[in-house]
Amino acid sequence: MGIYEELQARGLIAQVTNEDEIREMVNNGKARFYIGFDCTADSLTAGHFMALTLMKRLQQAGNTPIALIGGGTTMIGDPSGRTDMRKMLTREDIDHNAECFRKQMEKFIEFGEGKAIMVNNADWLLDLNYVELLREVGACFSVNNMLRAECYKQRMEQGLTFFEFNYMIMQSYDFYYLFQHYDCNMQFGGDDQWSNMLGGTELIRKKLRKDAHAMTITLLTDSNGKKMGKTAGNAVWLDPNKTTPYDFYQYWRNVGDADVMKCIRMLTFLPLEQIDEMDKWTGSDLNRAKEILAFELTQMVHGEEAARKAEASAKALFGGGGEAENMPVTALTDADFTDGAVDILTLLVKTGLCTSRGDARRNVEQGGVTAGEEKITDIGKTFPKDAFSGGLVLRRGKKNYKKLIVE
RNA sequence: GGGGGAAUUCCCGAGUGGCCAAAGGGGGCAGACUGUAAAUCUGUUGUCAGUGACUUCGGUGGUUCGAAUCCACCUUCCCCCA
Repeated sequence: MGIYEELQARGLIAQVTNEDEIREMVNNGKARFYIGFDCTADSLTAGHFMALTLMKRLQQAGNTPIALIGGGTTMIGDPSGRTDMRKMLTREDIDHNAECFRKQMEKFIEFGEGKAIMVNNADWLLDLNYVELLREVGACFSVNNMLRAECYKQRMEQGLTFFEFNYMIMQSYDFYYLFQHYDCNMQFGGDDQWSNMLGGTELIRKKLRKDAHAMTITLLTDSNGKKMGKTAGNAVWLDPNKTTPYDFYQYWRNVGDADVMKCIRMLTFLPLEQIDEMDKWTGSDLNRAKEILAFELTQMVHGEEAARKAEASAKALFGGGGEAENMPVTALTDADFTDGAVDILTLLVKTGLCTSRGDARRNVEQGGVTAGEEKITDIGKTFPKDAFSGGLVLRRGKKNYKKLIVE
């Protein structure tokens, strides 16, 4: 079984420009492919992670990955599939984000001589001359076709600026550039990038009369068709300071039954035979699969030790027993005590378990707060200082907790 | 360039002078049920406070005892015509 077949079996391939040729190249290590990452934030997300694993899989199969950091394209911002314009980022922010991306990627992909290549499109996009560009590549694009692209559909209703409209041209130019300067013959990306990617292959065909290929990765969606890798509108970050390893673990531990095996297939490196075996699991046995998924991914992103800690914490909290020593801790100081005691609302806010005193009050009133083994129902409840001597575990709901200690 | 319309709380979207912290839906949070799942049901969802106070309806001023609601100007967006 070649790598192409494996990707297929994992459900990773969404669309390809020419299946036979791509299969042939990829299976024989002849692909030099790029994936672009626009640096819109200071950390990669779970969504990017899937692209990184794809890079790794193909690299292991002997192909050469080119990670393109979008220092230039981020200056514009991809309007694909969006209902509004992205916030314009400053050059400084973009450079900072690009640097963060670089560091995170290096942890996961091997770069260097004979290995993966990293480039930044700021290096060639930012110095383009407008009129020259228009003459060189602008003439190759049909506005009629561009407007028909699926990715702009929503924007046809909300309004699309000319500024963003150019994004497709920038991305196409990237491929054209990499094709010429890095012998890059293929582009991969999320399925929402399909139009932009075709723009590149078209440009290469028109300008150079050569074939280049594109392949998109299935977007990771849950059984309701929603994009995964987000919680309440927030991304699941790879940066441990933005999404703790525990939260990262919990995100995957909590995926729906219908989605576990799909995630395992698409995101982990477990052998297919093992996954096929797990496919037979049903009902509550799937919890085991969720643990495996969460552990595998946390291990890949944060390392084995962090994964073990996250797992242990989760077991301590949910399974009963186990050690709670890895819990996130909030330290109290004398300033937090008045007359030798603190009240429950203050604690909830102080630990960040609740966003405001009103929020804390509601949670207590609704029976969602537990301190130690005791369920708190009185919003006026106070704790003397010695209540924290051994560390007191404060919980809001089932899944949020903090250990409190006194310094 | 001309004409018309819109801007509301996390999102969508009601609300055209006091009864509006603002209907309804979505989402979020908590509870029940469970398997740390899904579905379902219940409660809750501006801030601070024990029947109250404060801040909020694109921005700035104004009218009024009183404005999300009226007026002026500004900003942004959409639509039609060119």
